[in-house]
Amino acid sequence: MTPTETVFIVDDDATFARGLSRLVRAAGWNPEVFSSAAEFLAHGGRCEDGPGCVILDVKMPGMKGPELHRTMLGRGMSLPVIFLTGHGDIPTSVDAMKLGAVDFLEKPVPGQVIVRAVRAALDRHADALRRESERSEVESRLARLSPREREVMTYVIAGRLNKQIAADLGISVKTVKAHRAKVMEKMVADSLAALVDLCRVAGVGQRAQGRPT
Amino acid sequence: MTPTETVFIVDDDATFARGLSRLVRAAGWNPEVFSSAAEFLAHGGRCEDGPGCVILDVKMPGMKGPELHRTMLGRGMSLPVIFLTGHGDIPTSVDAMKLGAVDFLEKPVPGQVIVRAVRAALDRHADALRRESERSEVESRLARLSPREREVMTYVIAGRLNKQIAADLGISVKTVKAHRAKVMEKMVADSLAALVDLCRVAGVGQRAQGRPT
DNA sequence: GGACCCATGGCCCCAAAGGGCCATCGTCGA
DNA sequence: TCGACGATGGCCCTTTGGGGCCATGGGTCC
Repeated sequence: MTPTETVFIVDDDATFARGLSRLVRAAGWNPEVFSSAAEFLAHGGRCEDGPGCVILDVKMPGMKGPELHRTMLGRGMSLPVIFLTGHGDIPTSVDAMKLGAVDFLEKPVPGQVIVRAVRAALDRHADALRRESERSEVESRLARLSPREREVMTYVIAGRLNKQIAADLGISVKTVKAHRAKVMEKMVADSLAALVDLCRVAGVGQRAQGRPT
Repeated sequence: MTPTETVFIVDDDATFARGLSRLVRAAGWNPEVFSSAAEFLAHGGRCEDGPGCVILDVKMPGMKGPELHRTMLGRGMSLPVIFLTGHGDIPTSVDAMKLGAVDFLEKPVPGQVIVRAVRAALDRHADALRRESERSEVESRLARLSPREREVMTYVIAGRLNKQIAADLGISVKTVKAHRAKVMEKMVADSLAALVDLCRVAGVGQRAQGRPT
C-alpha cells in the first residue's frame, strides 16, 4: 500500500476548507482541516507514515499564514507550505518564497493548479524525509562513538595514516587501530569509502585535502 | 585588492537606470547598464574577475525580465537575478522566485533595500562561483582519466578491494593497481578519502554501501 | 618509424591496515 | 565490590595496497 500522504489545510473559511478538502481527497490524498494556526500547531502537524504538506491561508484571524510558516520553520518542521490567499501582495509572496514556500496562489485557484502544487510539495517532502532519515540514522551511529573514537575518525576521514594519527595524538599505532576498528564497527561501514560517505551525509569533517585552485 | 563585483542593470528607463547605477557605484560595486535584454545578452554578462548579479526590470519593450531570466538559465548563466518592477503581479513574482531570483522588488524601492538585495545576490554568486570552480577543477581532472581508469575508480570509491575489482573486470590485480595508481595521480588525491571527496564534489558514484533503514 | 599513451600482467618488496590474544588502568553503575 | 566499558598498548601474523622494474601489444600522432 502506498504510504498515506497527508495534506493539512489551515483556513478559517470553513466552506472553502471543505471544498479544498474534497479536492484533496479526490486527488487521492488524506486531508486534515484546521480552522486556525493555533489549532494546527496544537496538533503538531505530525503525519506519521508518509510525506505531507500544508496549505495555508494567508489571511486568518489570529496568527496569519506567513507567521505560522515562520513558526513552523522555527520549530524545525520540514512540512512544505503552499499559500493560498484572497488579497495577497508581492512582498508577502516574495518573503514566503524566500522562506521556502512551494507556491503562493491567489484565490480563486483552479483545482488542477492546487493539485499540481500539492504534488510538488509532497514530492519535495518525500525527498526531505529520505535525506532526513539517512541523516538521523548516521547521527545515531555517530552518537554511539566515544569521544576518542570520534576524534580518531576525523583523522581517518581526513586521509591520515594510522602512524600519523598516532603521532598526532601521542598514542601508539595499536591503539589507533583499535579505535579505528571500533569506528568501522559502530558506524557499520565496511570500507573507508563507505565511512567517508556516511560522514559526508552527516556533514562531518569536510574535505580531505586542500581545495583545488 | 577586492575583486571587482559587477552589478548589471537592465532597464529601458534610462533615467531610472542612471539613478540605480549611481546607487550601485556609491555602494562600492561596479555598475554596467543595458537598456534592453537583447543588449545584455549580446554582452553575455561576463564579469571576469569576480561575482556579479543582475537587476532586471520586469517590464521592458522586447524581451521582458522574466523571459530574459529564463534565457539566462537556459544558457547556464549563474548570475543571480533581482527583479525590479513598477506594476508586478503575484504570479510573476512567484514564478521568478521559483526560478531562483534573489528578490522581486516593487518600485519605488528604498535604496537601502536594493543595496541589501544586491549584497545577498553577490554573496550567493560568490558561493556559486566557488563551488563551480571546485567542480570544474575536478571535472577537468576526471577528463584526463582513460575510460578504464575511470571504470576502476568507480569500483574503488565504491569501497571494493583490488582483488574484487580484478575479478569483476576479469583482469589481474596488478593491472588494477596500475590503474588505481594512475587515478590517484591524475586526480591529485593523496588518499582514498581525498579521492572520495573529489568524486562527491563532481557528483560521481554516490554511496559506497546500502542506505540506512 | 619512433615517441607516447593505454591496457595488461609477472615478480618482488615494503608499508599499512586488519585482527586475534592478552594485559593494565580507571571510571561508573548495579 | 564486581562487571562492563573505554583507553592504552605489546606481540604476531595475514591481507592489502603501493611501487619499482620490466615486457608485450595495440593505437595514435608527428
